[in-house]
Amino acid sequence: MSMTISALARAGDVGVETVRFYQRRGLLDAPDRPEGSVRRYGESDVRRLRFIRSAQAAGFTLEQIGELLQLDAGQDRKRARELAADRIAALDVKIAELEAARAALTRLARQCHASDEGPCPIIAAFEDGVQTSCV
Amino acid sequence: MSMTISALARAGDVGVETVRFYQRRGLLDAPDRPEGSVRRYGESDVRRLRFIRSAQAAGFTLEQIGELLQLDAGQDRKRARELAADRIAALDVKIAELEAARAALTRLARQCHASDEGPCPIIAAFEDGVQTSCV
DNA sequence: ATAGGGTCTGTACCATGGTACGGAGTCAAG
DNA sequence: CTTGACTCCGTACCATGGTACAGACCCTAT
Repeated sequence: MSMTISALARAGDVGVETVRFYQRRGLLDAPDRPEGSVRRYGESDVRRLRFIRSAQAAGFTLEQIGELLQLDAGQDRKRARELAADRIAALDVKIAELEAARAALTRLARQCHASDEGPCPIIAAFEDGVQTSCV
Repeated sequence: MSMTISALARAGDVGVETVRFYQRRGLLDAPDRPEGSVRRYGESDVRRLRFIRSAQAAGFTLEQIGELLQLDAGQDRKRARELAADRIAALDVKIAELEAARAALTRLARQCHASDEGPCPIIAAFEDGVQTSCV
């Protein structure tokens, strides 16, 4: 019910400096220090820290997470859905890009294995401008 | 057969400053300046610039691209295959992460749409630590 | 020959998400 | 009541991939 910053950091599986960084960014509160002592943190801080890490795992930037945190405990569902939809669209683009790159590299590596004649197809492909966009 | 830096940049669809940046990073040559004049670039520079952009599109970092460029026009095929295999593995990890995040967000957005009762499931899920790892 | 562009060089700055450090204060065990 | 660990605060630094100047030079057309 009253943890130090390092206990909080441990609970959220981040470093102490990261907690302070989030505080500076306004993502975490820095509670008042009781009369010449150190700050104490509670369960709500742990939840908030875990929120940040979860949202980060879903690819939100810290700025977007800040906005999510301002949605007042889920009162503005419309905006939350918008943010989620934006993020899903961005994820789709990114996934498609990475899959295209993966397909291109796989094909090239296979060609490269198939023969030892001539220049390496991997290098050669980049010189020609490899098709990473043919999803 | 003899372009200025801005023509080169246009040919590679990057900015002039980006070309200079690649030169500083050792990815592009900075040809000698002919007697108190400006540098001139040729087709090989365009190919190299496009190589860099292609490899970047496949997710290689500039440092890895530097290594690819040192493979001497494809003589060291083993190393090229290694680099490609590493990149494919990294892409697989990243793709799996993004797909997990996408699935989680999609599920939450659907739940959020389904009812307007109680707190927004999107926000709530992050507070509980959303499962983005259940690929 | 002079105005306007483009080029060169060095250096500084940007966003993003942290990480590190010095010096002072505080806490807890022995 | 000392010693060692932890906290606080400000500031500096890191990687990554650029972007933006300023001031000097150069090039071309008029």
